[in-house]
Amino acid sequence: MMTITGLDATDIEILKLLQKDALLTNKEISFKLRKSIATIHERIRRLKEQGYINRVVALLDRTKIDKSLIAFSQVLLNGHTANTLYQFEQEVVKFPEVMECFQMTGTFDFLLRIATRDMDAYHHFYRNKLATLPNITSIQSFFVLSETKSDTAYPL
Amino acid sequence: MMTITGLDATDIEILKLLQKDALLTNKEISFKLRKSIATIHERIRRLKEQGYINRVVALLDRTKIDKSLIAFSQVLLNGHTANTLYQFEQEVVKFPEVMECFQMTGTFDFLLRIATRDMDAYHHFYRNKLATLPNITSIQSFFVLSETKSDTAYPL
DNA sequence: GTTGAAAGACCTAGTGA
DNA sequence: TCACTAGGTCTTTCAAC
Repeated sequence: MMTITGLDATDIEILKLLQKDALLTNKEISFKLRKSIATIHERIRRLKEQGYINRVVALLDRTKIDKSLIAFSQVLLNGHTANTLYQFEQEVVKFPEVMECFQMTGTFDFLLRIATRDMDAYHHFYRNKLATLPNITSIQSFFVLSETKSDTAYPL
Repeated sequence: MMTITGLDATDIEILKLLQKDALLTNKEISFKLRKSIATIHERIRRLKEQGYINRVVALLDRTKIDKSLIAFSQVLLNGHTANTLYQFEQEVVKFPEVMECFQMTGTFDFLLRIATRDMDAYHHFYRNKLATLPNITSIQSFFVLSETKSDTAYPL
């Protein structure tokens, strides 16, 4: 097994479990890993304190909350000064439709993950919000047809 | 405010809060929304039962668990029969490095989100796992330089 | 749908081994 | 690391509005 600096096998197992289901009680985890509740409690406290666990969130069913369309949009800017990049980032993260924004290597500068109700709503976002930002050379959009796998858990 | 079938303003506010921080107690939520604890408890029970809340997970700091490199890889297959698509999906989701797999519209078939330790590990995954799957015409990989925004919360 | 109250489960910190 | 303890907090249920 790949080891991670500062973590032993018990820590790894705890992280694996909590990545899948953070509602597990210390009692349940202690039973699964055959350790005492006090041990599990202390481990989790340390994992949070040291920043291994960032936060705990609820994941929603996007089809039930009217966000049925996910787009990945590749954005190319017409300049790569620190200021141009910074300004784009500052503005694009303000849009609630933008769930993720990554600066990327390769043939475009930013990759955005955008959630909207439908194609009409995406079109509106595109024309009235995204495309109005300065210094954009091109935006290329790809749409999710189906989710085959959708994990927030990292392989451990 | 955009309304969602079956949810009132209180439900929406609860979902907003839990998407950001699922460790909020019913007590804290009831205080924020000026409702009784029992009401909040009943609403959350219903939201889970009806599938609005899929699950609750811990999000880890990927730099601390040795998954510093995130790649987005665009895969194009050399055939689009139902069987070819299905076989690719069946195999690719088995790789633990693949966190997300989407079938897409446009100039490629699948978009993969891949987490590895570093470029060496990605290379190994690419050569020994991904590229060995049948019916692949091309794989184009893009790497994350920096995360400007990284949300799991949908806009509500 | 909402409420307050009551009982039970769990968390958390402490001790000593 | 563990077992045990005890106090405090939260969850969960329920009768009543």
